[in-house]
Amino acid sequence: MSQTDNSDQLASSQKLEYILRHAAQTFAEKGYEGASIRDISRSSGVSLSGLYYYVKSKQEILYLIQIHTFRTIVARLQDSLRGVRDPSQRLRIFVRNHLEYFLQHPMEMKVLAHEDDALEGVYRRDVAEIKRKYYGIVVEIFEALRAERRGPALNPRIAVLSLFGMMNWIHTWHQPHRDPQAEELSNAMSEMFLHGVMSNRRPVSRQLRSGRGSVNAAARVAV
Amino acid sequence: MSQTDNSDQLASSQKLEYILRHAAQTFAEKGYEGASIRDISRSSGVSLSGLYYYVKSKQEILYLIQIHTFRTIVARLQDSLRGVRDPSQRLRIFVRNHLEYFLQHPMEMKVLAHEDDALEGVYRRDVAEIKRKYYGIVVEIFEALRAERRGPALNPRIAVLSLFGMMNWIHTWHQPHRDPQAEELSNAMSEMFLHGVMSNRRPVSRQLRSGRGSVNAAARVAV
DNA sequence: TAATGTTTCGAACGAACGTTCGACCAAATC
DNA sequence: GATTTGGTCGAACGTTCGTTCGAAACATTA
Repeated sequence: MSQTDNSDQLASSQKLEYILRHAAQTFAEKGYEGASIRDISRSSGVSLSGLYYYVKSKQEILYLIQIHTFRTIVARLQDSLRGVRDPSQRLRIFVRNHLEYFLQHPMEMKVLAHEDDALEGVYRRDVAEIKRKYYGIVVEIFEALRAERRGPALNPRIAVLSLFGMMNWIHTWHQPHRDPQAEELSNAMSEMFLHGVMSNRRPVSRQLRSGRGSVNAAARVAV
Repeated sequence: MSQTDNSDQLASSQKLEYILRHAAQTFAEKGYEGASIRDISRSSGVSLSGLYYYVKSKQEILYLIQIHTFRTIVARLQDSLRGVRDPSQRLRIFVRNHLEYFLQHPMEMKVLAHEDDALEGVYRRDVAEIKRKYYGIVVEIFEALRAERRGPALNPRIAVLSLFGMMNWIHTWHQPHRDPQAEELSNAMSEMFLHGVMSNRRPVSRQLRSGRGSVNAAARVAV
């Protein structure tokens, strides 16, 4: 019974997608454990038992949402990256692709970012695999960037995961009517990652003793 | 019955803390909705009904964990910041303080980062208040930094929330035996935020047409 | 020792959970 | 017209959930 509800007269495969859309919204609102199959039934207008014609279990619903979202993102990224060689531009394309999809499918992305541990067994392995692949693409981009620019020997794992952190954290604060959209946001985050917030020439000032005496001089992070 | 279990012979207020520690661990492992009071009872060794002598409801357990953690972090931060005037050093202290507590209390921090929406009513308002206070401190630091260094007019909300994203995302990937500890991590993230990953003088290359033609020239983000 | 207050817990409450089953119905095939 | 097929759903299954309650056990004071 959600909004205009024309779940009938849909081809079978489209009805599964229709169910997954409402499921993603429900999971995004209440979390995977907090949302019940009955919630999904209510929001999609499909009866409780009717859902099990399309889906084997609650876990499978989450799995289908996650795997479909990741596959789409990776495919789009590879498509956008094709033919582009300049590393910093490749990085910008990655950020842009991620955030564009993020803001276009906020429910699915929230489910991706938030329900990392919920899957088990084969479902879990399957999602982990494509996630690792996605991560690998970004690490490659970063390595090329560093090789070209002779940047600091920053641990690539930390750099890349920090960048993912910036981006994925968005689901906790972004308000569409208040905050910038994908273009502005991805420009800002690319700049922040490539240049830093403060890219003045003079080095950031030396560290002094902190109040609790626990913050030491800034040091380059070793690999 | 977890590990060495001396929950008896504890003063009443200490036993509450003892329960909250085990509850935080349980919430961190299974999520707030996924964890049951029975799980907390099992892991703490306190009987199911016995828990309700110390606590009014499941929500209150989550509330007590969150409010205590935030209060401690803010108090430590204000303490560390006292007497330090240089904005970039203040920022480093903030990052260091956040990550130090993060890695020392990973369960509590995971609960903080992950269970943002679970609370309701007064509990929710109370936590939101101190969270806003913490956020405000960081925005002030950033504004001072920008004023001093004449950095780009980067939206402070985006800059600060991105920094929080970098840091809070850690709970999804950090492995204590594999990844750097708080000092190295906070240095890396402070550098990344202040300098950017690539702080070479020559500007990051101009943007060309992207594969899908949707990535435009980098632009400064307006306030 | 009696009386009072603090702390503990087994047993049970009603509600909600994920899942299953068999009956039903409409459209397609014979 | 009879039969099969694809799709739907009400009702119920056994289990687990958060919470309550009254009785014990223990410690403290009178």
